[in-house]
Amino acid sequence: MRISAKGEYGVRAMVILALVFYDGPVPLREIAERECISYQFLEQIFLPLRRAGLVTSVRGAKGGYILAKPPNEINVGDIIRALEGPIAPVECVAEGKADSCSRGDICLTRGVWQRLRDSMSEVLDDITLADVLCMSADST
Amino acid sequence: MRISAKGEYGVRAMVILALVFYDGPVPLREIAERECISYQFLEQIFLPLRRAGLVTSVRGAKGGYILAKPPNEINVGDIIRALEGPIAPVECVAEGKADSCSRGDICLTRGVWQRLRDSMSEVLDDITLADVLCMSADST
DNA sequence: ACAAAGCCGAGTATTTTTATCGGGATTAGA
DNA sequence: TCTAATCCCGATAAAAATACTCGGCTTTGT
Repeated sequence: MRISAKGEYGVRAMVILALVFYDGPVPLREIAERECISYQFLEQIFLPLRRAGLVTSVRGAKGGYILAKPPNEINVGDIIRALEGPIAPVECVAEGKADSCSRGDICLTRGVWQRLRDSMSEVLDDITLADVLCMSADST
Repeated sequence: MRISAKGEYGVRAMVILALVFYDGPVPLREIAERECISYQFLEQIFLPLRRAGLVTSVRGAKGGYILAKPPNEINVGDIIRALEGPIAPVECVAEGKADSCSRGDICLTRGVWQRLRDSMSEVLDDITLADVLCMSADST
């Protein structure tokens, strides 16, 4: 029941980008160093983030990445979905998937996974990057 | 963000045991056949379930497994924990673990994972095997 | 021109998952 | 008492997913 390192690193990196949102693009090397994440792995993580429209890249010297939208318009669910695909505890209840389970209506456990999925989505979609910054400010 | 086949099979098998709770022990072969799960894999799944006190085994001919408690006293969270360990989207917020994250208080994302974990636990702990039977009875 | 940065397909190493195997221990019933 | 059914369990194997690494290309500020 874990998210992958990809997802975890992605969220951490995005939080950093939220933190410095008004300072212009930040190069990945900087984030990698700050968060102790392999630079090359982080590169791989930012490809899907960009393709999902969550970050904008600036190429060339003085380039880097910047959030494509303000921190309060990007939620953690967006990030997780971009990196790990649809949220689903089991495949047959994946978000956006037609009810195509071969076990169909005889499946007794489907409801459980649907409730779990909905609950997970709800939490993750409710927390924006701005919220994350606030949350940690609160607890300090 | 998936549970493993082990967890999924385990829940399915336990639902079957709930269904036939008053018929005495059921051999694993029967469950395996009915749910299209490898018998030997199912054996592996039932070891931890027994050790967690969720099922009772009856050895020898005419033996099998039976729920150790009535269906309304076993919830899905118990089963998942027995099979997959503590519920936690990332390791550092695992249930029952001291706050030992090396990143400690500088970790901005911890709160997110805690909220997700709590939400997942709450849902899973709230659904008993009896509920699962009812849920599917409802939707028929 | 050159260095700093992103872009990206391919490859590899490690870990986890999903089983499978083979034999032993227990017990109901013939 | 014999046998077949059944659980018990450590070891191993195969497959899949994960977590990176590599190498080279493209873009751009100075």
